[in-house]
Amino acid sequence: MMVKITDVARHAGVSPSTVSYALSGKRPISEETRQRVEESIRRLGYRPHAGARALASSRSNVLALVVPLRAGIHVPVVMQFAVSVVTTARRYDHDVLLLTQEEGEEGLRRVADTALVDALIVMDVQLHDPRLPLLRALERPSVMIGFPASSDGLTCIDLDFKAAGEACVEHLARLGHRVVALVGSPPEVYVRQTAFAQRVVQGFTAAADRNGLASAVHPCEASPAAARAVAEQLLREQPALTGVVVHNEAILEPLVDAFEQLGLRVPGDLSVTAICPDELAESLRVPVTSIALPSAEVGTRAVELLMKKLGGSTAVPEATLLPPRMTERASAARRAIA
Amino acid sequence: MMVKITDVARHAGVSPSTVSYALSGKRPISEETRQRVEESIRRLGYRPHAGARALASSRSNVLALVVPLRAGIHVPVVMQFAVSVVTTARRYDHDVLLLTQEEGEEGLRRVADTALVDALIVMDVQLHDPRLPLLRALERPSVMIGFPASSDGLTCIDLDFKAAGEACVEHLARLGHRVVALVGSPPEVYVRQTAFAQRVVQGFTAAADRNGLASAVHPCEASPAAARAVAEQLLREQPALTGVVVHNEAILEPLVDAFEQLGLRVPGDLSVTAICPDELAESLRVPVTSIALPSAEVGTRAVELLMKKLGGSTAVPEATLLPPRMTERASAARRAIA
DNA sequence: CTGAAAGCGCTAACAT
DNA sequence: ATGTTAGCGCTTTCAG
Repeated sequence: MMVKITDVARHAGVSPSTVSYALSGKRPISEETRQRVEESIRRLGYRPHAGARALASSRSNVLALVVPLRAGIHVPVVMQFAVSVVTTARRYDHDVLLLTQEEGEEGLRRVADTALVDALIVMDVQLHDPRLPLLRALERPSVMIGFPASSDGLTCIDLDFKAAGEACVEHLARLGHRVVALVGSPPEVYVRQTAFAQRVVQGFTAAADRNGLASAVHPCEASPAAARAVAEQLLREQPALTGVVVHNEAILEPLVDAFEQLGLRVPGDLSVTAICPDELAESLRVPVTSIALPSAEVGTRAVELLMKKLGGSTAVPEATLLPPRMTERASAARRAIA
Repeated sequence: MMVKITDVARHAGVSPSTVSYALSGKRPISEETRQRVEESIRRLGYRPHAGARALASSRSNVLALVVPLRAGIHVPVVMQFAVSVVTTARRYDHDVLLLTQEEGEEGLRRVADTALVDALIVMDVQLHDPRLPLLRALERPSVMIGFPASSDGLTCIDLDFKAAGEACVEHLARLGHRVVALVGSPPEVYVRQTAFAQRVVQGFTAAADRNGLASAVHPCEASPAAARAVAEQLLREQPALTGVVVHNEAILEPLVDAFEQLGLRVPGDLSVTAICPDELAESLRVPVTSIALPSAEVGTRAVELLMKKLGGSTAVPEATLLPPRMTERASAARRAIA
């Protein structure tokens, strides 16, 4: 039933090792025998046994991907990221094992220690993530999506959220806005100390101060009702408000709707910029000027970093911050002079 | 560095096979030695090498999950399904390898033939899916989510979409509605001949006819503009319309909005029922009476079916149709008597 | 109830 | 440039 390497070797009139080397390219093979081997492989329909390979080479060619399940994370972003990881991994002849956050540290330890996977990608990293010590101790390379408080000895990658927050404000400032607000993630995200949410706040505040803008920050639950409430609160507390930065996929649309229902035109009376997936920004009734959440690129880069590490490269950067890219759309305009 | 079974055996003063059997339970072990073995395992931090295990036992304890990428599929549903598959697989001591549709038949063949996985779960099955012959020929069990034209020799599971379509109509009929319409998936879904979309149409039409209702079916693109257009078309072509069934997650909200903007109150003038994820139905401004898309249950059941097959059970049903469960919410009410 | 030992299919020294 | 062969770490007969 199953064709093995010795079958191929016999059929091609060579030794098993020659077949192995023909497949891996780890030593020179004469063009002629390589042809013969490849032909035999094709004719016999040979497929190397993954387990045997892993055992003999101590490489499974499988990466673990740990995805978050929790509230406040935008599902399409996770999915897009996962697809990008799988696609890129395949380009390097690797497969991807899917783990849920739920499995926790034990899950990571299990797949690493049983040699099921060669390396790990961990999403949704918290400032003081309990998995940090484990990842440091593990004998296998890993890449984290997001930044913990201290990334010493770890490899992290993410959008530069601080720069993204700054870019949104700078853009509004350039358009003449003097009073701005940030509508952010749900409170639990801040409580969890997810770094990226706080970074946005830092960037937002710093840029507002630097530009001499009046500013305020409002976390917001992921419900239309909450969006409405925040909109009302904003107008009450900052009557001169003309610029809003939104960092919360779930309520971007309801928030804009709420503003309009309150009699404010976007962008006529209020300019809006957001940090969100491009597809979301594009799809709204008023397309939103936004900094893209580059999930696909982060996924690709994460895999590439891992491959570099698996290749024994020592020159892998600890921190990779992807620069924000802004796309101007209809939602932000020059402030009307009263 | 790595602790192996012989280390454990030595430490516990038994043979390697005893350790193996203590772990697998495949032969009786005296309580006393089992204790000793377990203690040694714990002390040494032993983890069996996955590859070695797979090689010796010809079981990798890994399942493949193939997820779709194409247009017209609702991402959160896919994600929820995947999470449910992973969670359930873990309960059976299995892991999940993530594959994308993109990899195609070659991807399936690869992971199956290399013995990377023991079994496969395939989502988004088309009526005449090109993967069907392959899945039949594969030496490994598989479960398909969705129904092809002929499921002979394959194991399929899905919501009973025909019954779901019927249930929506029956519900509207019971509420006194006499003229109904189905707003369905984007045209490309029908062109692709995804069975579930057509089943809904069948159920919808059959139930409408059976109840003597006037009915019409309208595919609809996944954009707010398309929703608006369909709403207008509906009112033009079926002025007496009072009941609408929606089978299209993406446009449920815009469609209801469009109706209201056209002056129709939901459910005052128009009753709406939908086939969609519960979370979506709950989250709308007017919560929608709906048949749930039971992604989590489908995922769980799919894994259970595979486990049964892997266990050598021959009594695995070819077709599993999950009965629709309707939750009444605010969007459907008794027809107002003019 | 437990041990000994023969593989599982492949890779990577070590030879030539 | 190619062949020989000793493992990789575990499971599972076969023996007792």
